[in-house]
Amino acid sequence: MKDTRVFKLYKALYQAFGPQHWWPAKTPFEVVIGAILAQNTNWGNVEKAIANLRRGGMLSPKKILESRKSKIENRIRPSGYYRQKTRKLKAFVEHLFKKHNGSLKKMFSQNMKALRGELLSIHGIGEETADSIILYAAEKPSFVVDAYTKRIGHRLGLFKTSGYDEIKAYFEKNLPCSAKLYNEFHALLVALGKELSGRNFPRSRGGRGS
DNA sequence: ACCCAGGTGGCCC
DNA sequence: GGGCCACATGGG
Repeated sequence: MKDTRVFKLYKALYQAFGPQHWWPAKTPFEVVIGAILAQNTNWGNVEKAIANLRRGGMLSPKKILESRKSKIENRIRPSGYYRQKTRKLKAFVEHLFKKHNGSLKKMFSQNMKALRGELLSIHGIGEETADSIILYAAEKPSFVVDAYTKRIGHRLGLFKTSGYDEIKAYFEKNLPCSAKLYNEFHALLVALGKELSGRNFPRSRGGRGS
């Protein structure tokens, strides 16, 4: 049986906030960069980091592959965790060249489940980042679950679990399977989360469940 | 001086 | 599976 509250929530959010125009990036590879840089980081800082990379002409897999670590670190410093994230960007493009000749298009031209498994095997790509890449770069219907999604879902009593896969499955089970819809819904949940954050809607501390 | 942000990997039990 | 920690910058 479908839980009809979910689609109603989507419609209410769309009425309240309107279309969100995600993902804010010019190319699929910029989505990948942004998804890694955005990990536990304010988006404004990510924009600064991406602008720095753009100024250096470094927004391509080849340039990330060939650039020295110190150069990447200096460019992405505003996004925080800059050493970790440099390692993650390197790991991604190294994988991309090894497995797909540096072509995102090739990487994305496989079935979604295989793509997800492959992304998860790369250092620094966890579940949310993998789903963000699948949804916003590959444009395939994989629902993205982030901290806001969990908090809002718990607060509304939609589900009790904190397990990523279970929450993802909950949304996918109760919504039409559509990349466009998943795209907008995730962005709207972030919009609501930002709106609420601060007042009586604390960031949960501790583990990330399973 | 806090608290927060579009998480993940590593280690422990 | 769950719990804790390191990772780092910039804005409110």
